[in-house]
Amino acid sequence: MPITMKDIARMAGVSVVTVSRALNNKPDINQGTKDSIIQIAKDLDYTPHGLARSLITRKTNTLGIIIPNTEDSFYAAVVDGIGNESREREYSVILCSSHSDPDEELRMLRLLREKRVDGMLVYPTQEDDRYIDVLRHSPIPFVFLNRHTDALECDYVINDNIHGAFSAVDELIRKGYYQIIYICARPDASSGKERIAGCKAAFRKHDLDSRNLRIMTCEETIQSCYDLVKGIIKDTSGKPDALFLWDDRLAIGAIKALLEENLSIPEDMAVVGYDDIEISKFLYPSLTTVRQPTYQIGGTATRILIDKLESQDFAGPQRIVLKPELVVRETT
Amino acid sequence: MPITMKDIARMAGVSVVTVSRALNNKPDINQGTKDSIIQIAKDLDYTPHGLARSLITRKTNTLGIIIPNTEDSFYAAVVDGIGNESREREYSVILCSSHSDPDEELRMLRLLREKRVDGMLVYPTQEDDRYIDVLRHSPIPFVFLNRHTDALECDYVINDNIHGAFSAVDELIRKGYYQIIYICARPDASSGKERIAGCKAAFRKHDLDSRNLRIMTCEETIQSCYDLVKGIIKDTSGKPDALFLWDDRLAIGAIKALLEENLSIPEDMAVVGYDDIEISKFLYPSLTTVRQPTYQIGGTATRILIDKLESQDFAGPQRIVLKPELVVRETT
DNA sequence: TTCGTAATCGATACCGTTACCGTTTACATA
DNA sequence: TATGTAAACGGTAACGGTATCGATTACGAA
Repeated sequence: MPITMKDIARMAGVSVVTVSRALNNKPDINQGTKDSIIQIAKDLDYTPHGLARSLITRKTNTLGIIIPNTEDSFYAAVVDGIGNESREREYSVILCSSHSDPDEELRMLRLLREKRVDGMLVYPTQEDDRYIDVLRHSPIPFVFLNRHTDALECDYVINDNIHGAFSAVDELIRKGYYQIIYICARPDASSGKERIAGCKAAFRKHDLDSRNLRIMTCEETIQSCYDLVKGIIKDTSGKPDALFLWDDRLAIGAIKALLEENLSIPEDMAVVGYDDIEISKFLYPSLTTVRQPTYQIGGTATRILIDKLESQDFAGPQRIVLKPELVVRETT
Repeated sequence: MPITMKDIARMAGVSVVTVSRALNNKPDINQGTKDSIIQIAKDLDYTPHGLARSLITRKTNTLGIIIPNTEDSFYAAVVDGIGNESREREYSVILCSSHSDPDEELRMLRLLREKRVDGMLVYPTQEDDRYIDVLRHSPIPFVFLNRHTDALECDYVINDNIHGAFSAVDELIRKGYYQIIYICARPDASSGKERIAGCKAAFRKHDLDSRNLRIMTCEETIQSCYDLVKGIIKDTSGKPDALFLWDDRLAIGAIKALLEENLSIPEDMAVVGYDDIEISKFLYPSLTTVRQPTYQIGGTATRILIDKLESQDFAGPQRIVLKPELVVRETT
């Protein structure tokens, strides 16, 4: 039985309405009674009841996040960006991991609706459109993270995968690497397709035969990339001189495989990663990589969402494309 | 204006009470009316109003997490453990990062109380006891993560820092490294003190002069550790033959510094980390490290908390100590 | 004196749900 | 026939706040 406004009201000899006015800086209240009410509330260590308040104001000051997982440091950075921005704007955050499971995503969605979050930040696992339909029919505003959708009037913040991959391969070609393998973890996802397109665009720019670009697929684990690269080294057909990896984690696996086989980097083989996670700079050799504005993706998406929530006039859908930046280090 | 039970009731020609019974599998309802009500609810795409429900049931099915930050992959693993366990038990999670700021911690605490979370998982930044006082006087059950406190009746899940550090140094000594430097990031925190104690215990066990153990301090950034190790290498006084690092991130910085100075690992210098983050296995050379059951810390703490919430009879405080495990790889 | 107005406060309804208890009906039992 | 009992449902009051509007008071102006 925690302290309620009723208790305070009784002690102060006023009505709950007056207490509410005092505690929320509302007008129509005498400064004196206000002070004493605030004092009493402090003495009793009163804590406002968020649920009761939200029920009537129809505002929870809470956002929901749905992301594929929470273990990957890439997503952790996104969440960090979201967390910081929303904290500044006085919103809380309910975190939901879908574990890359579409059904789970739908469940989380329902959950967030039940919890009456004011808005949602959604990083979809899949490209499935029925999922988008559900979102659109939901009354809760949302912003997509790294999910490109022109089909409808919805906001998103993405990074320019095409440009990112392009700048990586362009760098390789300009340094004289022509036999390039792109090791892609999600070739069927939109981000995968875009990056592959970016690779090809770089070849076109330099008038090179794009048959020199090989696309290979591996799982999103370091081990699987390590194994794949081992195989590539053993394989004598074709002689790649550069590897462009899906992300920095996989690049670490690739580097280990190369070094173990006594190949020198970047002389025998150049390596380029994607993301620029913290440790990439401190690898030996340090990793050339495409820096994704991961933190900003979370931050700006949150800003857009809250702006939308708090402004009456709805401007058209916000579609923000953040440019990744190539960071050249020792592996090229 | 979303659909409410009232709407359903009107359509079904029954009272809201009956609707509530139908939708919540309560007794005292005819199967036929129940079916039709459920059908109507489905047709209208009814979403229960969590706030209203929680207000009367006094249960939000939500937990609050307070951790120092969300960017570090170490904490991400903890959060992952919490998220998975709570999802299985049908609890949501409100994530709060304190940014290692005590005042912020207090604010988050108030926030979670306002939101009426059922319980909290707290990973305190500081050792400050006034903070613990606030927690104890709060009506909300909580479990500490990696925070040791015998002073009061509270639950916690920690890992055995003493044993972890001991096993690392013990390994070094047994392999013939006697001039060991422990680079500690948080020497004043309880975890720091415990690890230092663990180091010393290993020296005692082998009857070695603990003056051969040097404790050095650096910030919790890779860069600062890298700089520190560079300094150590240049410094000719004392000739360490092994480094034991605060965590794997710092170990990566140390390794880079060593390799750049053409020292070979582990011949010239052995290196041991702490945590066993995913990439440690894929470094070249791969890192010997103390594997912390990070994920389990989050998971078991959540289990304890929910068990406590859902059981009437309160068993005494749960205090769980998880043993870290030394993983020997190529840097020793 | 009368009236308007600003300042201050309270009564009441409501937000959407569940808890609690009472009511009705049907039917078996004494 | 009278009574007991179980099944099925509804009425009402919460839960803890805020919105809305109306009431009271004091005071200066007409």
